[in-house]
Amino acid sequence: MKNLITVSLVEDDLDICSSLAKLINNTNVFTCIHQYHDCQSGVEGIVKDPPNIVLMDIGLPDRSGIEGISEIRAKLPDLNIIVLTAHENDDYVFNALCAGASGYIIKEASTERILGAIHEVLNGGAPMSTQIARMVVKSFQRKNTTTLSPREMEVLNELCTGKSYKMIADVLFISEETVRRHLKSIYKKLHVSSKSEAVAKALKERLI
Amino acid sequence: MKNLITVSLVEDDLDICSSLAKLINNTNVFTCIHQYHDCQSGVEGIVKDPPNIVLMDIGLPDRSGIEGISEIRAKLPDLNIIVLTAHENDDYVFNALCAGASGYIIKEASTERILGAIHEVLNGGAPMSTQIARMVVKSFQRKNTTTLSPREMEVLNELCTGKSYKMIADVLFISEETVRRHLKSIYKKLHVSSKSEAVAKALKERLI
DNA sequence: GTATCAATAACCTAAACGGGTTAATTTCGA
DNA sequence: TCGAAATTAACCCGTTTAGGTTATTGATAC
Repeated sequence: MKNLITVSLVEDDLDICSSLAKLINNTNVFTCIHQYHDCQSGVEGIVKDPPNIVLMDIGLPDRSGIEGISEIRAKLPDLNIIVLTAHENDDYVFNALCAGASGYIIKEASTERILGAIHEVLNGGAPMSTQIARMVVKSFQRKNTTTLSPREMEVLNELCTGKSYKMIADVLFISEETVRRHLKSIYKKLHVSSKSEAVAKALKERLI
Repeated sequence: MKNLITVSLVEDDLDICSSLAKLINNTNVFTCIHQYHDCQSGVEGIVKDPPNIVLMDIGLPDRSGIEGISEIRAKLPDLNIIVLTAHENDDYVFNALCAGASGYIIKEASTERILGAIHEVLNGGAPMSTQIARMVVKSFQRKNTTTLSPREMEVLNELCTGKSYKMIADVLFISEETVRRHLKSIYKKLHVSSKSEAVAKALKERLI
């Protein structure tokens, strides 16, 4: 008995599920240890008996596979989850990656591609089309449509580390009053009215 | 004269630069309109006369190409920039993508791959290895090592929209005092001591 | 079945913050 | 060279926040 890489499936279509299991068990490196047919039992089962790799449908009947991914990753942060999807370039795929998936596989893909994707994930890769990759990359590039002055940007930067007026004044070598002055201007430009709101906006829209 | 797609190069190695220019000009869809050999003149020239695509070395002599990318994107947010790099899986590549690049090309790649990558970017893709893709994906997945209670998570979520105690109390149908109570607990668990600090930590470490 | 924790609520006090107003100096572009 | 914008600084006043203390209820765990 070899030391096989264990795989669990979460897929409500029984035909697809069993053919995937067969495909996996026909290799001499992978073994399918569990098949779940809904999200709830999948999450519970995987947390109880974690495999090395999970293949998970995101179009499940009871609840979104996205939530399932979040839950599993909360308990098992290092488990590699690969999303099964019917259509490429789905917004679901993007959200699944945000939730913690390591890549995705089109259900209609060839057996070589499916096994290849699993290998890729195990080797630290993230199989995805360049379109999805572009969405992912774009999502953390700053948009930069605001017109904050350089000094205001510095103040905002310090603000986003959670500093008080006094602490910001100290690191920028200006008076607390001047910090307050800049903050007023920043609030006006960002259309906010408190420190936490400014921090939230700056970090969410990647202004800093 | 056809309506060619214009390309500008920023590359300090004159040999590489001219052979790339030849490669580009030998196609019947691209034309190389400018060649710059350092970052500073590249940034200035590109902003003055923007091409459709920029190929940019990130190992430039005068200053980091990463900064150059940031500057160009600040002025021309929609310009597609492709990074030229000597070695794959470089941390530089990752940072370049964060700064606004749309993909990258290994200098030693075949001519087909180079032209293919340009086409890919023009078609909305982001050419990159799955290893880099994994780095990118990981960078926005939450780590979630904290132990906030469900209710505390809800409060933190509202906090991250910039709400005051009173506003949070209203949307969660609890008293302001209870919001305050949860915040105290959250501060202790996150090791922070103000709203903006909590928001910064929550957003930066993707707790929400 | 009791102990621990989550969620709810209240009060007090000092510190921090937000909005309004005014003003000097510098710097940069038209 | 003149004006606009940026940076610096100060004061007042009312509101919001942070930290400390105490307490009840329900659920979960051991």
